[in-house]
Amino acid sequence: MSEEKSLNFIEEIISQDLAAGKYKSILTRFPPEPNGYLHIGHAKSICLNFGLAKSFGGSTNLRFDDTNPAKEDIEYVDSIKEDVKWLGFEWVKECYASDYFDQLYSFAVQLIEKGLAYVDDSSAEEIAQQKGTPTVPGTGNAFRNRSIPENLELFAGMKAGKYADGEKVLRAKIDLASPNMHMRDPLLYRIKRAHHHRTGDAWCIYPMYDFAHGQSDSIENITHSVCTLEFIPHRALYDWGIEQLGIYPSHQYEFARLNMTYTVMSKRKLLQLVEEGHVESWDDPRMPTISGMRRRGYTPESIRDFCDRIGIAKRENIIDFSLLEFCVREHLNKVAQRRMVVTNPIKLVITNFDKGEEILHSENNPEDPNAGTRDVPFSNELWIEREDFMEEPTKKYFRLGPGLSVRLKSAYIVTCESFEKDEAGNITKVFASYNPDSKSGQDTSGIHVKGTLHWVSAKHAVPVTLNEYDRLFSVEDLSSADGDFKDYINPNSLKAVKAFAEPALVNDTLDARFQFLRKGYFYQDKNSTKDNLIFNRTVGLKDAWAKEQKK
RNA sequence: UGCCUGAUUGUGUAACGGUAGCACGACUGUUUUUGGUGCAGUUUGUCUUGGUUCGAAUCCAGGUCAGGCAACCA
Repeated sequence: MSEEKSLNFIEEIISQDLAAGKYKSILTRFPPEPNGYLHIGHAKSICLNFGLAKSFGGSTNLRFDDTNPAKEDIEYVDSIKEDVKWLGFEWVKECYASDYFDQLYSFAVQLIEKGLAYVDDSSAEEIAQQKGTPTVPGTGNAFRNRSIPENLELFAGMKAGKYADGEKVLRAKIDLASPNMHMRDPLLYRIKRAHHHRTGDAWCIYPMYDFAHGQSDSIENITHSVCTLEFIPHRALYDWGIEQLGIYPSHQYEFARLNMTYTVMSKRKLLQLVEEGHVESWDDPRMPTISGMRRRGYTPESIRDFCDRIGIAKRENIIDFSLLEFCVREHLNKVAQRRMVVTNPIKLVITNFDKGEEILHSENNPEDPNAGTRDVPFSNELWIEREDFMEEPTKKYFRLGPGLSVRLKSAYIVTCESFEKDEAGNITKVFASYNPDSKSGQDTSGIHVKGTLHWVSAKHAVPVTLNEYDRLFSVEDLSSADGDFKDYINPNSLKAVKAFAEPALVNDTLDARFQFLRKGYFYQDKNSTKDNLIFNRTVGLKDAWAKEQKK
């Protein structure tokens, strides 16, 4: 009965640390830079960091790594907070690296005083050149030998605004021959006159990532600082800073970032898609952003489940998009309200139905007996899907065709008698008779049919727009595709189609999750109004028939 | 040509020297008033060469392949 869930390597480390009494409780952090919207890759990190704290009885800080004012904005801060909350997580403290600017500055002064940092007047190009290459050691320059008092004065001057942007930088004095490029006297501070979204114009020097992140972790007493693989080479520097400053020893651990088929996962590329108009916005439902997925109809539960299933490890990975789809379907199947919507309509006339109209009842969710039923009006003129009628049915076709019978969902069994065509040969109308004894729930007809169709009463039908999405890119693995990633954008990723919906849909709440029978899961778009109903297709249903047909 | 990671079925992920398991996908069958769901089942794998060991996916050595490492970005 006891289902031992195996721990991932980080959980392993934490449980060992805890068992060894290294910590009383753990503190993690989620540290985004507010320079873009969060995406599904961040969700993995969020679920990891918050999940770690949750399962080991610790807590998590939300920290904005806002050390580069040129790229950051309050808009991003707000969206990030909203997304983390929506995913269902709570942070104990909301922190900003910029809150530590004073502290960071004094850390830098300490390093100068210890002879471990110096002001360099070289240009960016010169510094790059002097750094050498991975196989060739770097060479120093004269500035490296500046005296402590001179460095102190120069650094104070940098802070005071005495120098132009780029004129000087503060560098750590470590080892120009280190096999780790990050240890070859990395930059600690640069001069940058940019308006900061929090500190305004108070500063003209800003710390680099490597002189802010580890220090911020330490200031907050983060026990386990979890980041992605590309920061492995930074770890030596992370530890160096903590050791030289003699501050709280946070530790960094790295896991492999998420990659997914048919999409991109870098803020830079996502920004490009937005700015160049390939998508409508950051929250375009085709985007892998949290806000896009939310607008598309993904649930927080399904995203958390997804993050749980993909696991945490150190090897590069590319997750099938179908796993994400599986996760939403699984959740939505349990909670979505069923409704009938016809997208490509053809008129079905019930020739022997002369009651005008009849109110029928249909279950809201067969998976959930408590979901109740709703009223669905039936009449002698219905809309059905064009593809649910075939003039010359093939052998395994279980739908309507001359002489064939089907069940109309929650209504009656009908038998096709005839049909009409226009001059171009298109079917315009299908005629059928219904069996009054076959009413749903009280069927005494004894007839058994193989197919069940969804339908909408023509005179009660409500026009709606359905946004049907397809994958954003046409190749599976963008990282191994040649050339510009934008060359692979799928031009048909959005198809807006008109449809007829049953009237119940008008009164449903904006946040309701729907399954349009036999079509897929849908969620009302933020621009939808009572007079102009718009639904986004979160994901289609599995379609065994479509698969069968391909054979 | 340096340093750092990593390599288990189509894709992820377990197995902590002792039966290679799980999920998704794919494929069967079955149930079904959604060709959905459910249920039952099938399917393919330890990068390579040596070594240690009664026994190796796991430990050791060499190789191969993949990714990362040089930004006044994070």
